[in-house]
Amino acid sequence: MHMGRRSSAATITEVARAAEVSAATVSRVFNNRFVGDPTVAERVRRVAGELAYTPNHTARSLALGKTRAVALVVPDLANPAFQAILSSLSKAASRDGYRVLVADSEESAVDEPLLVDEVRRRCDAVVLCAPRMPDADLLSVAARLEPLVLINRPSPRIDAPSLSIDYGSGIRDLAQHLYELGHRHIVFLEGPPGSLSNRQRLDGLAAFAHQVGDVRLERRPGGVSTEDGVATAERVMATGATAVLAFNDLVAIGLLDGLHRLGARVPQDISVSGFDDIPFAKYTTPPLTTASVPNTELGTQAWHRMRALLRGEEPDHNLVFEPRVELRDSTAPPARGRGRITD
Amino acid sequence: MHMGRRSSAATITEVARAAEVSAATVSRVFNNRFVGDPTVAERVRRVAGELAYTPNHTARSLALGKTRAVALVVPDLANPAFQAILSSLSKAASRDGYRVLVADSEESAVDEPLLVDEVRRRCDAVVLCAPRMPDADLLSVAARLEPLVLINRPSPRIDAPSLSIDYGSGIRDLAQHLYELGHRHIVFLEGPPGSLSNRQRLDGLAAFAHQVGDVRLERRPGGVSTEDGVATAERVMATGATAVLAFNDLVAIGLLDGLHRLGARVPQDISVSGFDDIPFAKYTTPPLTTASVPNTELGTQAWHRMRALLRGEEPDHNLVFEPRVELRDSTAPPARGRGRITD
DNA sequence: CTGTTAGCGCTTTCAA
DNA sequence: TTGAAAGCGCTAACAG
Repeated sequence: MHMGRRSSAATITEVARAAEVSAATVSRVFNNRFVGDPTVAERVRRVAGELAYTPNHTARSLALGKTRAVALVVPDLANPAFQAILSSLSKAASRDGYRVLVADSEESAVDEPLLVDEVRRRCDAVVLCAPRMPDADLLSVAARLEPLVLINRPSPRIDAPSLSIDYGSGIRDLAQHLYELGHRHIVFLEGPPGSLSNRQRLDGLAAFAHQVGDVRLERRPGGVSTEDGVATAERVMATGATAVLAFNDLVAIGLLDGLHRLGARVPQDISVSGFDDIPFAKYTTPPLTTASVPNTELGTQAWHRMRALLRGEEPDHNLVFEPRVELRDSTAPPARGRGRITD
Repeated sequence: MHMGRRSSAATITEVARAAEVSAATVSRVFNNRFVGDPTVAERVRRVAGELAYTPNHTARSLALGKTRAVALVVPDLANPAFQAILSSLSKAASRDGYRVLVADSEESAVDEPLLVDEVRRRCDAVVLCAPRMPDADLLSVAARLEPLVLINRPSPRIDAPSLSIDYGSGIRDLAQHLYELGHRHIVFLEGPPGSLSNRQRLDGLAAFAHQVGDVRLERRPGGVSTEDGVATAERVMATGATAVLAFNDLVAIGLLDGLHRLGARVPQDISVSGFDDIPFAKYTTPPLTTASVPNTELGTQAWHRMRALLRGEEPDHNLVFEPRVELRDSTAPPARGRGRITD
């Protein structure tokens, strides 16, 4: 024995004794599996109420072999994109009686496998968002961690439902939009070199450049935050480009501010686009042209897949969400382009 | 018996048998309580490794009577303020080996007590953010749910550590700032009528008005979101006030946009202030004067209190954070005030 | 030093 | 219809 203070909640045994039935009966009553004398059920309920009895979740979990909780592992809980995913996942899960445990890997790809292992043990499954996890790690993690659903980490070799965003198509559409506006010299402000979504953007852009031919596409280190964006303003102007594709809205917003301080007008002097369509994108000055990403829907769909897995059903097909261009005022035809102007 | 497929992880008993020791020994090895022959420990570890054994968290929790998890209950996970709290709480907790389980009450104050009860059962404690929970509920919840730490819900009658923001002082400081600028006719855009933080702002404003005397302070329904803010623009202009205190930054940002569309210039025609100092406040046009609120620090401090409680130690004193005025460009002296202008 | 044993609180066969 | 008993996997007295 090793109890703390005995002020804790009543146990099923105590209720059973007080109601003069067996623990099995109490258990049945509480799980709606009771079929006998309604009087008995009533008495059990009453006694349980008096004793303020509520089943011990841990004990149930051990007996049942399931915790009714899933873990969500993300690289950075403070990132609005992950917050949207968490929020929608949690809401959806709770409708099915599940809770979500969060784990922030703090962008540390190396101990991510350990972290995932650890949280998986406390839950019935994990929703993993690990854009920087090496493929080998992901493979081994996936092997022993199912049920597992992957977010933003498509991997053909893994047999786990996967939901993702096609960043490549999003940035391509944005580039296409700028091109149609008449821009022929565009700079792309890169995100973290190691990140998959940066890779996808780069690939999408390369494909685009290859396809249209007559466009000069440069890349410059950008970053991920507003501060990073502010810092790139001078560098961007130095390129002489007529338009810039920022890695995300945060960077774009910072850039807008930086450009403003330098006296550059957007979109007259230079066009700027973001990515993500965060809630503030439409309130910047000028309102930001960007590509919207359905993170909330991503969270909801992730839960649908997860629920199917948990029930032993076949999960719906994998999904790749295509970002959608949101045309606003931060992009316009170049004043005098180096390429031809469309009109 | 009622096992699923027996493909699950190895148990302590299996490791014990394979290593030819008792389960107790394996347990000791894994908990660093083993003091005997190093050879034995080594063998146990090796065998455990071969069997890919990792302790079952649920079983441990049941045996120990603790889960090493705490719940965070908030009214809306999608709100950036709660995200900041969650993110910092989770990071702090994880450094001490704890995980956090999230529960979103979806602004439904009525089933909050049930929700809190439910999650408390799965965890060792709960960090509760329930600004709208009736006092009576809070009292009964507090009685049976400790360890408990309260965020933004100061309650003198409850013996639980409490961390909060002094919204009254924040809004008073903002009003004072406007007053010193020369504003004598100010409108306050209210938040949710039932919310404590709205109440505090109202009280702070009343005290301020009473203290300075010569200021006309009106209140108007505002809301909590950017959309709400956009919608109030006309109503605000109709008051003829020279300055407006928005309930929060979101509302202020929406208002800025609404005013811009009406052709009103900020701060020349009207001054606008927000509340919270969300990351974007400094990037609006013009940059928003607001009162900053340390949500991240709140989460960190909440964990410190929680940890003390969990260890049976005396938690640090309760804390009330005073918002700090962040002077930016959305506030300026009125063009021609109805009161005297300071200069 | 190490193993035996009881127990954490609940669920679920199996038998009556 | 109900109860006895075993078991979920682990920990911790207690012996030896």
